[in-house]
Amino acid sequence: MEFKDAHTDKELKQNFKKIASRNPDAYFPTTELRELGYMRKNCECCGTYFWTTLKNREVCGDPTCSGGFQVVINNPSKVELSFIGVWEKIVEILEPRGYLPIKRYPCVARWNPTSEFTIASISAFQPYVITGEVEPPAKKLVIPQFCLRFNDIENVGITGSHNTGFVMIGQHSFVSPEEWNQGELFMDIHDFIHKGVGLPKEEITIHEDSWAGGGSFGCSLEFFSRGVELFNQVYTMFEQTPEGPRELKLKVLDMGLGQERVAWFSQGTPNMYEAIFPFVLSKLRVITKIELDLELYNRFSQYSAYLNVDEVDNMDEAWNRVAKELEIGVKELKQKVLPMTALYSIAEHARSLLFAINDGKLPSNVGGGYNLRVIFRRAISFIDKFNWDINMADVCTWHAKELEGIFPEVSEHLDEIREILDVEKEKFYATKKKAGKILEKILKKGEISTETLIELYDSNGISPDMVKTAAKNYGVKVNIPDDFYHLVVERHEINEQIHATIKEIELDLGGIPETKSLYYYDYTEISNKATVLKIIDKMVILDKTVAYPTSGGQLHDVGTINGQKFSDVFKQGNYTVHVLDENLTFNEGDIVNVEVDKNWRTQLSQHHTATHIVNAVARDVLGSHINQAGAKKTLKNSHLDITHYEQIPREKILEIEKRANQIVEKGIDLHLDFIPRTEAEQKYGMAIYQGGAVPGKNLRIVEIPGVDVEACGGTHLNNTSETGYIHITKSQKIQDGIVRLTFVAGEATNKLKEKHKRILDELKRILKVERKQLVNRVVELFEKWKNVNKTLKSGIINERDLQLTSNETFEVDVLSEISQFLSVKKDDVPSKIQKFYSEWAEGIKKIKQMKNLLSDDYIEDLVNNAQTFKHYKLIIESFDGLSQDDLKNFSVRVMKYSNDVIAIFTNKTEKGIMVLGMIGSKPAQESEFNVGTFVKDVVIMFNGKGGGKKDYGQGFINDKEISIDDVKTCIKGKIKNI
RNA sequence: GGGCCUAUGGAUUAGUGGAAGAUCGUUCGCUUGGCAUGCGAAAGGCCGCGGGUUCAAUUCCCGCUAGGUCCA
Repeated sequence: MEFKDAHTDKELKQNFKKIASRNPDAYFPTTELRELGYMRKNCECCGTYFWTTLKNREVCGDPTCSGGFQVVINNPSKVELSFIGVWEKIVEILEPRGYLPIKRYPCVARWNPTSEFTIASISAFQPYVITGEVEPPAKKLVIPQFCLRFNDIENVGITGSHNTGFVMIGQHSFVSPEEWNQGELFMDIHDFIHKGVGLPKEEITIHEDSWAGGGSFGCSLEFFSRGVELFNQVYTMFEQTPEGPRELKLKVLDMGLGQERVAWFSQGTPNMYEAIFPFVLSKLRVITKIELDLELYNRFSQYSAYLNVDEVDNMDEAWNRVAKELEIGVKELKQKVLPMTALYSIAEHARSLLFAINDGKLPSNVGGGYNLRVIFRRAISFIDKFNWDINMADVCTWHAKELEGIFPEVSEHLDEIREILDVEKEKFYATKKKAGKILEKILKKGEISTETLIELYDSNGISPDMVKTAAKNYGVKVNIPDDFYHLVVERHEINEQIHATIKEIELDLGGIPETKSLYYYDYTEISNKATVLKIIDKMVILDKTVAYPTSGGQLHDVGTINGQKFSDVFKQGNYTVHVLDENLTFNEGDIVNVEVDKNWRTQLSQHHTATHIVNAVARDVLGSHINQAGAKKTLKNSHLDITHYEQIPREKILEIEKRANQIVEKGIDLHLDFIPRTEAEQKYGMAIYQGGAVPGKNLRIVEIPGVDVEACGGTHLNNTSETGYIHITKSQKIQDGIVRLTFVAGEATNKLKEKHKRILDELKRILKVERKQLVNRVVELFEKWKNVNKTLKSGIINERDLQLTSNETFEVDVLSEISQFLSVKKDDVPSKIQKFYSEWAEGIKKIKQMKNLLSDDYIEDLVNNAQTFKHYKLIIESFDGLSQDDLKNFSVRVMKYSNDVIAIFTNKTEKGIMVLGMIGSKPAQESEFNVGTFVKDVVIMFNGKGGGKKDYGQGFINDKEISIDDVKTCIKGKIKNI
């Protein structure tokens, strides 16, 4: 009944906690607890029910109820376990009890559609093992799962117990209700902590709690000791349905234990970091010469929880409070403690980076990659702040060495990780430099408004703190509003509301069986007979079909049903929906004939298989960090987004293309098959999830033997030789850390090559040279085009610019070279060349025609024959057929010849009359005469438009009928009046 | 996935609806026995690409490309 109202997981959890604690015997292993001597109590402080062996204990183990951490003093643990030792111990205890120790999953959760990173040991089995869709590797298992969580970054190094990356050792069991034995599961973990780690029972406090997530829920027991939560054993037994809770067919034990915490606890070091990577810290201490003030840190660590940024409003006050407790000055405390915390942060972040990059994530400005960038930059900032000679890649290497005994795989790609971090470091300094410049510019202007602060943060990534620090140097005061980040969010909300998307319509397909797809084994199968199950408007659902619906980045097929064309096929759940062009001539229940367009299907299959080939080759050429980040296969081309940290140089692209085509030429047969998920994962590894998470118990595995294996639902060729030539047409960085390769295969390559040939033919026609001479001709044309334009300005003629002579040859990829040289798209190359060529030829014509205009003699005559007006030289002259630029260039030359000229020129063109006025520097400075207004007034008299500045004006009279003499008369008349 | 910012000689950049500027670097000349330096001059700009508005666009508007950045 209480469940009826529970809609969110949080509500479910709260409600179930009450229910379970009302009837503990039904939900908790109370028999075992009592046998062990635990008593059930109710916390005086928070009301939680808990179990303890101490008669007089009245509060639970939560740090807020029991007064903070007390790990360091009189360490209660009898056994001292190293970090790796913790895992070895749990294997030692649990393996004989039927638990299978398995390898960790990647911390980048490629198989999981709900989460980018692995955030808990149970993530390894989400979502399909939990739902029962997929067999677990074993019914009972233990796993040392490296996890990443980025919500406490600011606390790392400070509080002594926060991490961004940690190993959650999972004790898991996936069984039917009959096999479920809660007491045994409880005893297994209790024995580990009590017998294995040697923690006396009186040091253990066990809380009754509950857990809910993703619609399922259950009760849990949390183990505390000395104010530290050691682990939480969750018994997930129920799921929420519209009718209320129901027992799960598959009961799941989810016990996650922090390997770091237990190591720390068992060693009693001043903080967690000292316990988990002593080797790395010793290396860092050698470099930095930072000595660990054990005595101070011991005391500091007891209070460092006060510095949790999540719970503290005013950080300065929090530091004051800690300093007061330690009876030491704040300044001294910070001076001594901050270098240590920096050191811990550097070490901790390096470890997370090592795992994350090794498992296939790159630092970036978007998505989960951004978290990696943040921790990397945080670490680098510490290194800079203290001016330490530390290279993050080295720190990663030390971690790899320290972890060799448990995670040898993180040592495999250290060179690549070094390269990636080097690039990332350069990006950091580049951004920092840029930020410095922007700040300088803005701060020189003075005052900074809140609006500017938001702008700086949102657009340039410059935090208010950075502004404040920089502002000090300029003596500028900056006010940071308390709700700054709230304001940023608000600003986004306003912008993003406008762009809300329209929701897709869902068809009602209840009551009919899912569609059987027939395209999985042979792409050349293009027709089948099927029964019409449902018709909605022009949409048809069949019992089975060969038609491929848009999915997995592959465009749908087109074809016919009973001769009627369909031009869209999409997927809803496991139903395939055909969308026909016209009204249907068949009915539900009819047997129909489906046929898909063969060429269409072949082209898409070629692009899809080519995509797998390119992906595999790219990984080979660029390194193992390459993973697919997205892909799209259309008729025209295919693009593949791969994770890479920089633009791919041209040689590498050519090499990828070459190697891809070698695979095509080899003529390798593809293996297409369905394999149970777990088997596929074990056989081929997690890299099969290149296209992202795939649902289903069985995976459709597409294998190009010796090249590539992927879980993929698309249509594929039978042999790589059918791909045809693969040509990479473009590579672009679509965001930081992701490069898009666009390419064509098969017939699409031929089409593209024909198009390129047409373009080159046109260039050959314009420039009148052979293909291999084109590149140098274009370079020459561009140079001479510039020079001719200069001639028109300066009047200095260079005969060499008047003809094209280059004959040097350039063979490779002519069109790409030209398009890059001109920074123009390939399609636009001919029009651009045509433009340059015409302007160049036109320019030469002008030079020849206007020889007298361009000559200095002409200008000299003009100026000498000028009439005197006031004490300046007035020139009124008309021309014919000049362009606006020509006229401007000419008058500029007149002005350069003499600085006391007032020139008014008219120019008759096909469309009308142009008027231009310009005055030299002398009259411009001395007189009030504004030639811009003057020209404007003149043209307005003839219904023209124009204007300008004091020393330069131009206008146009758009009327062919008006005679140039009228305009001249008008000008002469007007000029007398000024 | 969505939002915002930026793009000007080799480098760093100013600028504006009306002849594209500065600093450094480069080349040449002068100063000096030579160098550092100092002085003077010159070369070097498809103002990222395409389209639109305008008498006039590097500038305004719309696409695109490239880089940066924030949010999910």
